[in-house]
Amino acid sequence: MKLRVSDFNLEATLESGQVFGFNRRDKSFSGLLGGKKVEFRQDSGGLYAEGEGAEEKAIRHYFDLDRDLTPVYRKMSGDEALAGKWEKLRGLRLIRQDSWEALACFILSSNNNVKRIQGIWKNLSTHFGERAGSGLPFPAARAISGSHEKLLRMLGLGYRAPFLLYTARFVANNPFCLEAIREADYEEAKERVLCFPGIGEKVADCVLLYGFQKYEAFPVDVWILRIMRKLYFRNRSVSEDKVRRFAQKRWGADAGYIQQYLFHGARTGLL
DNA sequence: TCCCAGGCTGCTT
DNA sequence: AAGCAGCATGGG
Repeated sequence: MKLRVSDFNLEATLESGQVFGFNRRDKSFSGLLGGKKVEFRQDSGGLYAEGEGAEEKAIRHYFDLDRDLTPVYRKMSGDEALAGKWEKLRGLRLIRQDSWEALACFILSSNNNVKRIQGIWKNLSTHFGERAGSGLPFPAARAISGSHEKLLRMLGLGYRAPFLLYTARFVANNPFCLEAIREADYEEAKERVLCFPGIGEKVADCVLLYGFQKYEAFPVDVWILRIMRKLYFRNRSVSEDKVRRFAQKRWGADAGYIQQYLFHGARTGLL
């Protein structure tokens, strides 16, 4: 199946640390969409999708393909620090992840690296994922809630094990709490997300951005802190709070998108 | 061996 | 409010 897409960069999108369940083989990426297997590949002719999950409407939604990125590009091109540098990442888009998966995965992400998070994702899926259709998806909160700390530690979670366990049990017992976050504005949603254990400012912003599409969210991790200091603060030491407020004031509702370009640009050495 | 990774928690000033 | 050690684990 082939999709006509403009301003979409599959590789940058799937390799910019948003999502942890895709596996790359050469030029193609295999993973799950709505619990169904799908394999993506992109060349100059377009985006190709194969598998049970290859459904155009779901793909367009997941990759946010119907968003006009012109306003984001205009802001970056009008920004002295970014003009002439961001273009190589054109087409990088924010994925609309399942909110529970984003909540769980970014609890696991703290003081961790992408490779290891991907490994933990796989371990959790093989142990708790309830096979539905073709794939073995990220396990539901209910599936993890029946586990115990020791097993989660064996799967590589380390000290994050009790955080995920508590959160899984809470979500399983309060099925509407995620909807409440979705319906709330950024400020209130953040307060709610910050109540979960193992979640601070940075992880909360990741969850809100990737799992709840709160585009004002601007997660400040070590990479963002470094690149923001370099580009906007003359390499002086700045607090994460100050960086976040600076970005949100400067870019408003596009802060989240621009953060993704900054993060991937910093990690790949483009910025 | 030490350092780092999409940081957070709890304790101390 | 701000600073800081400790935390599990694996890769460079």
